[in-house]
Amino acid sequence: MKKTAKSIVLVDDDHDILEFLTYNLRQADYKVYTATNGEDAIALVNKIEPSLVLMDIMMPGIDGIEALRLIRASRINEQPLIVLLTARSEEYSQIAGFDAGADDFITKPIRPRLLLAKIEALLRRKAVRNNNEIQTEFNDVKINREKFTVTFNGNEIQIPKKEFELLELFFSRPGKVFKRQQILSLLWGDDTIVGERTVDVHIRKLRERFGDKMIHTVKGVGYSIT
Amino acid sequence: MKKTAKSIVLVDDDHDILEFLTYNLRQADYKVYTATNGEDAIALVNKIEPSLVLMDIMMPGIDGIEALRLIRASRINEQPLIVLLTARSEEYSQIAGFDAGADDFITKPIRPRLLLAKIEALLRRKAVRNNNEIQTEFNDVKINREKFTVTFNGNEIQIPKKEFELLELFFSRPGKVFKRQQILSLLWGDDTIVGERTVDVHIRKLRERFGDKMIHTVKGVGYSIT
DNA sequence: GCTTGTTTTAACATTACCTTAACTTTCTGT
DNA sequence: ACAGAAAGTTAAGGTAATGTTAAAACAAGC
Repeated sequence: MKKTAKSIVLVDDDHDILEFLTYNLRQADYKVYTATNGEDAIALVNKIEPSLVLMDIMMPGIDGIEALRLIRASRINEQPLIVLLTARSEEYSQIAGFDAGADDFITKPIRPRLLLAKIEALLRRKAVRNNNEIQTEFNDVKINREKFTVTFNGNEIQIPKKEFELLELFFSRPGKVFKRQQILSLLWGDDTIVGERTVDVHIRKLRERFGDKMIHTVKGVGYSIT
Repeated sequence: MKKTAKSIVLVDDDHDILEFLTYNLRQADYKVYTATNGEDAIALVNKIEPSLVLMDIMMPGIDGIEALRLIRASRINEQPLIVLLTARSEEYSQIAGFDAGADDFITKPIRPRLLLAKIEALLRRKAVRNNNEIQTEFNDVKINREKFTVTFNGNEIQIPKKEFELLELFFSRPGKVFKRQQILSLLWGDDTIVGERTVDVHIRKLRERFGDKMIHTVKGVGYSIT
């Protein structure tokens, strides 16, 4: 059975690269649209509303990072994934790119297999995360995804990975009650075999850190933050 | 949360003023080094490579303007900002100062708040102007991109390329946790096949040089500087 | 080709984290 | 109020991730 083809907008001022990528992506069953400069790219993205934008950083006129900012600013819903193409030497433009909201990078020269693998991984992750634009602040607690830290009462602290992920999950839908099985499935994956009560222990740790009142128990069901 | 401390070299032959300024600047979280004459100032600037030099114009021996010229002449890369202190009456010397390459002036008597405001504005402008928002200084460690050297506790040393790049990457976003895979992708490129644990070894080397506390491990995720 | 310095790999040691399991407390339905 | 179930709590042990070291592979300069 055939899956719905995802659309990709491709932006590069180099026609050879455009052609090369278009060919490879079409082979992989994506619908490909192309632009050769930042201005056209923005217009095209707004028209097509693609799942993903693959864009060169170096372009005449509006460059990739600027275009990225404009796309992020203009479209409020359904942000496309944006992957930037950089030359190997431009390492530090990647930093700027991350700041501007790029989802990933591919360095030239481009390996088609790697490119496709990255794209598929990104699309899959996006499907999982879907609508949950994850909140970063709740009550007195604020999480910083980049630094992997949590600020509580003005102190910035490090917490173990599982605790962080659990907190992140709760933050993503404040008030929602997560069943233990759901939590395990989301954070541990469906294939791992871990006892449900493990969740309780992590909950305990979080309550130890941030007080008992933040995480609420719904007996017979699961946990939520309130 | 801790900001990166910028260094300031302070030059004045009046000990009261030195003390007064040192106190105020330290309050504002700058690292302050002092000299009481032009000769020492030049040596100190070359050793510390500060972000900013705050220097009196009127000094015995080499005066402020002469010292300024010598600093500008000696240091080819990474010119520090230079702010001159003048008595209100010496307005004419400001002309000479600008000619010699001063970035700003502060007239005595000094208002600490005004001084700090000016300094911060200058540093910010400098960061923007250089277009490299990339930090060069963190804790006691400072990197010199042109010379490929690192200054630590006042000693300028050479470190291997990979270590330097790694440090540079961390400096570019203090606090951010870089995953091993990200680091490999950024510094080695997507096409090279190098084991993730290679990163650990380079981290080890850096910690050996600069102490264990600078680079922080986030288990299951990656490394950051703090 | 040798020498020197750097990078990578690989092996072993250490540690922080995760999980389990056992015991205690609280809740819920009867 | 009671029994049973669910959740709280704690501590110990296992495990995967990282620390650490040394040596092999590699590169640069002489």
